[in-house]
Amino acid sequence: MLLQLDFTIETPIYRQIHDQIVLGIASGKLSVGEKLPTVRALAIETGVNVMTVNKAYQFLKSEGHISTDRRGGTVIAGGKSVTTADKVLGELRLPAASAKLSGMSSDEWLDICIKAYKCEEENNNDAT
Amino acid sequence: MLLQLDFTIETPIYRQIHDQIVLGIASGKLSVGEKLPTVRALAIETGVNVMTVNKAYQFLKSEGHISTDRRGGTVIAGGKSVTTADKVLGELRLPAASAKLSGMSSDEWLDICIKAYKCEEENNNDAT
Amino acid sequence: MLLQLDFTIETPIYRQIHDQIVLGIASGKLSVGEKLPTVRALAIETGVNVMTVNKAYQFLKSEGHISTDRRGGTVIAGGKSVTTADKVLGELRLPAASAKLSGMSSDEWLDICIKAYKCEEENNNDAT
Amino acid sequence: MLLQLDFTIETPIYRQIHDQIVLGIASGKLSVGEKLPTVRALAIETGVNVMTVNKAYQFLKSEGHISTDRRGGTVIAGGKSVTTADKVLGELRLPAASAKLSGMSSDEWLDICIKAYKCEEENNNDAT
DNA sequence: GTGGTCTAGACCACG
DNA sequence: GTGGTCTAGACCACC
Repeated sequence: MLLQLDFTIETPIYRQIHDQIVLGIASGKLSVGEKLPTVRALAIETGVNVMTVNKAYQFLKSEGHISTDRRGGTVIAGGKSVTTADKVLGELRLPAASAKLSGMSSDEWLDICIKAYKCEEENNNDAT
Repeated sequence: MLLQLDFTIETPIYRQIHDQIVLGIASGKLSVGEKLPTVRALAIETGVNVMTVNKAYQFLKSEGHISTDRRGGTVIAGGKSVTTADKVLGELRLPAASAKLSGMSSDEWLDICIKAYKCEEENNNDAT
Repeated sequence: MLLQLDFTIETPIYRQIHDQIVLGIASGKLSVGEKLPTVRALAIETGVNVMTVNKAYQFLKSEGHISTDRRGGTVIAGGKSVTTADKVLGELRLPAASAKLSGMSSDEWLDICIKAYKCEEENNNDAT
Repeated sequence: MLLQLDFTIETPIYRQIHDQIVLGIASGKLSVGEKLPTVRALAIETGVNVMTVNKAYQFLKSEGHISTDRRGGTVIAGGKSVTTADKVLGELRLPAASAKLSGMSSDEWLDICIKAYKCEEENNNDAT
């Protein structure tokens, strides 16, 4: 599990770390119970500040994606995170509108949607 | 077309204005050629700074969603905006992961996707 | 609303700020809609770092006690925060045990409990 | 008397051990003169570091809850521990404020308080 | 001016 | 060694 951070885009680094770990869990690249690097280790590995990594971890923790064992490590937590259908729908409305306005048909749209879901299953070889 | 702005969430106001206008176009609530309020008018109406509205308009213009008529008005442009399948896929990956991690099945996910696309067609009576 | 921070005790500063604001709201010293000082202002006023105040504010925000208006200020939010009877009971068990082991009677215990609740109503003149 | 430790919460492990023993004494599950396991034994049993258990025992000893017999064992001490009404009140203020802000009435609050005190008397069948 | 983000470096509680 | 906390100073997005 190697993180790919882009320091030039506007997405905050802690957000990028967070997102990639969430994607990693969803795709199975990170399995439940697996140990994550320590904040310091990941900070050195990625070349960012400890507090930045810490912020990402705190974020993930508050969502229930990871949990920190007081005896030392941080691991992927198994518990389902909380997201409602309504919240997801809200996140999808703008992409759907963009797709539509760019001339995408309903089928093309659904095709991408299927890919996005499946994509988190086995083949993540072509995407970050 | 009334904008509903929330000043407490993390989404920037100019982004909210932009998004709602895009959604308005996609849903047909705003039709091609329709005149938008002036920057100043919309600023007063929504209670935000003129610069904020201006930024949203600039954004929409750069995407080709609206165009400024030399004689003064700003109208909805008809041209197709530019969005690639890859870009849409990128925007969908995180929502897809969230949905999956919250225990949503493939079918439930697609159901929401269909809704998101259809939702921008006729019945916007329950949404902003 | 003046904060009294103690830099010698083990309770983190951001926690002290958080707690005193919560107590302030409960006691009515801070009313709904009232404007809080900016992070910078409070940082200067109390002599701590901006990020420390920021952390306390983030904490309060996540609990729904305050909300930040993107146009500038941070205000006391009216919405009820979420705490269950079970959670409160959990927090009370240890104090109750301590009270009991120090020889306090049931009546004395309840007397203190009543005081603790009432105390957040009008007369905060003798407590921090 | 089995300890239930949670390594993922923010409460330090030594604190959890301490608290549960205090609760055990208050509830009568641990009676005066009863022998506690040795530091080493409890460390193995719970899977934590010896130093951690030791710290909890030192803490309990300093409060007068337990005492070490010269011949080797550690037993529950009978003497009253020291806690003032003011100290208890201080510990109750934040929980009281939380309860209040979550919409709890004075009666509901007192109900929980009574439960917390009574709970440490006979029926600990449902609590740790 | 406001909050959000990041850095480099430090100290401490915990285990 | 691990994470939690704090600092001083900085840059940036937003309004």
